Amino acid sequence: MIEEKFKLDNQLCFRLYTASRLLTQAYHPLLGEHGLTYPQYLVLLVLWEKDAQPVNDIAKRLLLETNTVTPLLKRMEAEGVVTRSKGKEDARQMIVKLTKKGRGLQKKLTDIPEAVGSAVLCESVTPETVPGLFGMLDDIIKQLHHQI
Amino acid sequence: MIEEKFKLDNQLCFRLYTASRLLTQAYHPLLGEHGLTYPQYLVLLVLWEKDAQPVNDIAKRLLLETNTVTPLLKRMEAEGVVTRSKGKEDARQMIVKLTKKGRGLQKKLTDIPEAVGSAVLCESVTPETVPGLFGMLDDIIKQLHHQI
DNA sequence: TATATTTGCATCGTGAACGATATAAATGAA
DNA sequence: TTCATTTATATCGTTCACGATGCAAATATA
Repeated sequence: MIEEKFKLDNQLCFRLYTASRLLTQAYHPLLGEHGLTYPQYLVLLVLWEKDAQPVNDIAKRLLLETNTVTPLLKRMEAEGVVTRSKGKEDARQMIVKLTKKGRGLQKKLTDIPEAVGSAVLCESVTPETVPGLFGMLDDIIKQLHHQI
Repeated sequence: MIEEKFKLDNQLCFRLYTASRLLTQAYHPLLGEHGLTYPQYLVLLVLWEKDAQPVNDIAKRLLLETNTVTPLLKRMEAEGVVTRSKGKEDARQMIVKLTKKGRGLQKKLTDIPEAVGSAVLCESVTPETVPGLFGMLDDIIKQLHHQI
């Protein structure tokens, strides 16, 4: 008999990994209609909150490395969703700005949050329990992020 | 002002995605010592529970596609952790078996579950609250898996 | 003011994920 | 039995993630 600690059903990470993948898959057809991937959608969320940010700020907000974000932004630039231009005061920075198309996507994607939100609702995940879940996930993220 | 539904801080998926990535990163140095990646570790967990399974059963257990698992298993075969051989009754199947090295890894990785487990412990994630978290994640996974 | 260090971004290589498609073996139906 | 369908796996192309490394601009230090 395998030890409890090695049972797949006792792993937090496998649950997070699977839930993350499946929820991302739920976004896929909705975003795909508009030529977007899920990480690209996250970049849009960041830029909709605050436009014209350097690569580094976007990466930090998403807790990703710039070597992940740079190619992603280049693809978004190729799609005409953002522009990338050298910073004026600091020539090392690449400032990422939304194009008209990028701003316009917010209206087109307006139904997505609710569609995905309702897709995950179930017995133990409700408007009442979500804040508790958010709190635990935030704690895990904070805990792990500070260890790195 | 951006709508609440588009705020990054209100997204469940971003939390799951980030928590999953960071927790996987916590495994990385521990597994890397033994030449393993996190998905490869998951395959080991599956095979330690039950050796000699076809590709399809492993993929189903991990809720992955075979086109993800096949190359992964080939890399594990190249590392001498598993063998892959045609099934006797069904020649379409590839039966994946642990090698001596693959079985031996269980002893070498014996400290990893506790090391990672203690790394995530924090105010809101404790032995008392983990079952509730597991329940919610399991519900989300079940809910989304059945929609596909 | 030189030089060293840090910072911001990019490039490269590897390993997932996954949609689309291909191939061979097994199964079902005519 | 013959042919169509299903099933199990594999291949291919694209997009992340991310460690390692490179390079140029900015900053700190001698």
